[in-house]
Amino acid sequence: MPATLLHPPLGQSRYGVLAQALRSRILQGEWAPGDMMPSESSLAASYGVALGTIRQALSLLVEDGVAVRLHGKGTFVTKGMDGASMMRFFRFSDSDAALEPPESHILSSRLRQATDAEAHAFGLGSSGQVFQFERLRTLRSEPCLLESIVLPLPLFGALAESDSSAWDDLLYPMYQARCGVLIHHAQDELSFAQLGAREAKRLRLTAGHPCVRVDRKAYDIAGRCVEMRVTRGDAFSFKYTAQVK
Amino acid sequence: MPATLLHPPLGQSRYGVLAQALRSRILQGEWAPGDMMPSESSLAASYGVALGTIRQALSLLVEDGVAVRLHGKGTFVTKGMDGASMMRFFRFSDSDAALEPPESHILSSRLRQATDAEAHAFGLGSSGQVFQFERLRTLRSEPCLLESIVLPLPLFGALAESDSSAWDDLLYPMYQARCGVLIHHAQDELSFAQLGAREAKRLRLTAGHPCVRVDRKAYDIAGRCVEMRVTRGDAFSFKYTAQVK
DNA sequence: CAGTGGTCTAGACCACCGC
DNA sequence: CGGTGGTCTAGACCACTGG
Repeated sequence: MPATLLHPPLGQSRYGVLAQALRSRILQGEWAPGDMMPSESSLAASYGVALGTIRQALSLLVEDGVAVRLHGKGTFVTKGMDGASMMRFFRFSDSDAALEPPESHILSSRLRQATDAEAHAFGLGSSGQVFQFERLRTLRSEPCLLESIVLPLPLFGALAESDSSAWDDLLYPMYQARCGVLIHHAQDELSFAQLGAREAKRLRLTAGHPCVRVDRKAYDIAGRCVEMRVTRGDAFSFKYTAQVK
Repeated sequence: MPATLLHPPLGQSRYGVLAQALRSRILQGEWAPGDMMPSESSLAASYGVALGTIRQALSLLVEDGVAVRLHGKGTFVTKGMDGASMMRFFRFSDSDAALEPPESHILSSRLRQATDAEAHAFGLGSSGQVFQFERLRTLRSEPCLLESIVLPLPLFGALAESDSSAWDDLLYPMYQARCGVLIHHAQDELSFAQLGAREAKRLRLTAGHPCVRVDRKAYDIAGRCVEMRVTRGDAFSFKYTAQVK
């Protein structure tokens, strides 16, 4: 049980301070992803605040996607995204909308010096190292997506030293299992380009063929960028749906 | 002042019922877009509920984007989207990110029978009529986007009968001013295609040139589809940013 | 059944806005 | 200054979950 804090709000609301305190306890691993947090009433008691106040604090965490409430069961720390849920707005192979998870094939991997952009995004010092690998995703053995993935190196050392043939098809759960990195959200930038010769060969298309290019940066709960990824695929079998509000 | 309702919740929470009641009063025009709604305390009094309950109801409206709260001033009915805000995730002419609003040129317009898909989306009976027009958008006199816009006809009669040369560059505010239609949200579907000869000429590109195609359906506050639009532009000077959570 | 989150109340006080 | 929304309290009762 933590120290019974009762900070008076200083330019901040009390529930905002409480939310930050709870967020910190989650980040420090006091409750693992999937764990149940203490009940609202016990949190209220231990922090010496009213129930409604702690509920507002928890609501902030729920909005952030850090916690989820289950009526009658409790409040739980979020489990990370599974990668499939991040593809929910995309559609490839226009005919069938059936969502079979594509297979995954690692083509190559290597360690190298981080570029300036990577060092900046990952918060690495100069001469930071990264681990990069290429992955081909297939649907019923048909190549559909080519991915180039870059990970910052102290953090993903365990992955870099492991055998890529034993990797899981779903990367994000594997990041969590092997390196304790939990993907929380991401930003995708879509653009169109033409395939280079090497890429075209992988995808069984011709050089210069139109392709979609998705530049993704993925972040953990703490808001640190922990993955950069470029995905390419045939432009003609591509659809993306966005809700604008 | 409306009848002082105090429905006991029947499978529903009280604040949910209150939110629906307030939503109805907005849809019926009791408070126009931009108007201030009654204060929370007066609403609570007139409905005979506690302040916290009416606040939860209003929070639902705020989540929906139907109302906004301004501390110290009041709660206001949302003004519609202005079209510019719906482009905030797009970028054309890759060089400069400066957001100049593109100019608008109406190329043609006509009345015609609705297709099955349009009749279904707009909720028109068979033999429903629509108003369709084409619009070219330019940036510093350079063509960049070609739009084909379809509107359901009883609703947009005032527009169909007016002189298109006097139209505003921003369509959505004009819909509201002339036809009382307020755009609340939209769904965009991005895909990739090639320009036809006629389209290419408008955009000063060659036939077969790669283009992005954005299929949009726009909805009013009540959730009715009130506009269908297809936008085309050069695929290579296009970027789209999406936040994935 | 006991424990959880969800709803609702009644009232106090604070922070912000505009006159 | 009065009116608005924002925060916080203390407590009651309901609805859902699981043993």
